[in-house]
Amino acid sequence: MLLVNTVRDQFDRVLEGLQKRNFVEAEGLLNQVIDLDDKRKTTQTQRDQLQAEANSISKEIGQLMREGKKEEAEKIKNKTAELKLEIKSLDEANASAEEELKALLYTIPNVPHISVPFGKSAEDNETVLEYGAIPTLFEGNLPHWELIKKYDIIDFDLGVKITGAGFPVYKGKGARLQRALINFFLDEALKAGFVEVQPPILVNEESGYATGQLPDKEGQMYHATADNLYLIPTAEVPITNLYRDVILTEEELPIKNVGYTPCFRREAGSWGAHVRGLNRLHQFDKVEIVQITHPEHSYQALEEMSTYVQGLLKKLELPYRVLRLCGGDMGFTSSLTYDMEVFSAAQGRWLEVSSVSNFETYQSNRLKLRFKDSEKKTQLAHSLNGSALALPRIVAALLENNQTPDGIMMPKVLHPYLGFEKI
RNA sequence: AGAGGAGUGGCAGAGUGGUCGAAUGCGGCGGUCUUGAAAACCGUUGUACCGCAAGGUACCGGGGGUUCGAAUCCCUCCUCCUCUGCCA
Repeated sequence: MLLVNTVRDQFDRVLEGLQKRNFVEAEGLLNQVIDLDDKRKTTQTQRDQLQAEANSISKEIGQLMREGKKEEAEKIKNKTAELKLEIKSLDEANASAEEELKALLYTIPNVPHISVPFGKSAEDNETVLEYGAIPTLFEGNLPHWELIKKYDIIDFDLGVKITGAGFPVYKGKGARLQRALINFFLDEALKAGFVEVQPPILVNEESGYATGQLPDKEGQMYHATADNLYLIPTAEVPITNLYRDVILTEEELPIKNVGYTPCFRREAGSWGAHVRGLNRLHQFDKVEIVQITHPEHSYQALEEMSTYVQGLLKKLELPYRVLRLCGGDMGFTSSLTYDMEVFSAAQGRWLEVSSVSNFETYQSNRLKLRFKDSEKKTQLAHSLNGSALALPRIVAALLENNQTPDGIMMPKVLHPYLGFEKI
């Protein structure tokens, strides 16, 4: 969430930024934030003063008791009764102002970076670059949902039998392709200096709030109600939460982590005819990279992560494009997001396979993720993350783009991981 | 899962109702001494909120309560340790 001080000190910049998201009620809400914070400050100051008074009376009583002046002590005891009542009501006022303020801040998205274009939807995203030739397929080419049946490598019906729609079963070469991609992605990340972690895939409420999935996106996560735990929609949640309530030293920055996890998304209400096959699933595999950086270096880190992800796509020989998301299409918590899309030739569509974002202090404020700077002051660090990569759409594009009448050719870089060259 | 024990500052570890934001030791930082280092000695060393500041307030696992006053007493939750049980 935004810092109240940022809202105060940079009101115009914040307002202007939020307007890129077509966040029309921004001005009113920002003013409300300041009002509530003022209210909070006033009640707290009053409360603290009364408390100071009560504390000093208590000390006095202690002093008198030690001197054996019981009667005098009894006399001034009454004085505190009134104070206590006032303090209690101020405490309540303070707590409710704080709660209201927090609830309000939860509804305000992150301020877009200066380079983020205005826009309402995906159509207004800016294409930063396109790489690779769009393949021309032979007559009689098939979309991936047909290919997986033809070669018997992924079975959706079996998944329906044991779980439900959107939970595919990978078989034979299909399963090996999954394992190959995961290992390839992890190995590449290690080479690029990321430290591998293997986090839990169930997280508690606190973690969900800290990275911004709760309270707003509650319906998107599977909830294990018996234990009040959530299945992660992305490894971003557990990996970033590793650093919740942590004060790092400047030397420890940047922190670079990579982790493979399955991801679970309910995708409530977003099902439709255009999401056949692997295009959208309830469970899928993803390798995620996370960085915690010094505020001055986060945009450089973002570029590095974007370049890194593009490197993966080049090695997989997939044509791709990079989009700078417009204000209206960008995620709630992000300041700047690049989406990487690969071209899936049989469908004739671009498929999003990665999203690389800088959250600046939006997450670290909730996380209380800080570092001690060179002047020994604690300040919020910046957090970033990106998919590197999400598997299903990569698989879709690999299958569709590389199909031949004699089978599906796998990119060279995967051969040692796969143990075969063609499906 | 059952029985018992325990959670205090970066770490170790005192503290069982007031003078305790908290002894002491270690570590860290600054200094004295030294050609340099070590040792020794002196000083300093948590986080957050309000305030221009002086200062004030809160925090001894989390939450609630008793009391004029809680690290200390009570309730509750969480975590860890030991034993028993179960288990990949």
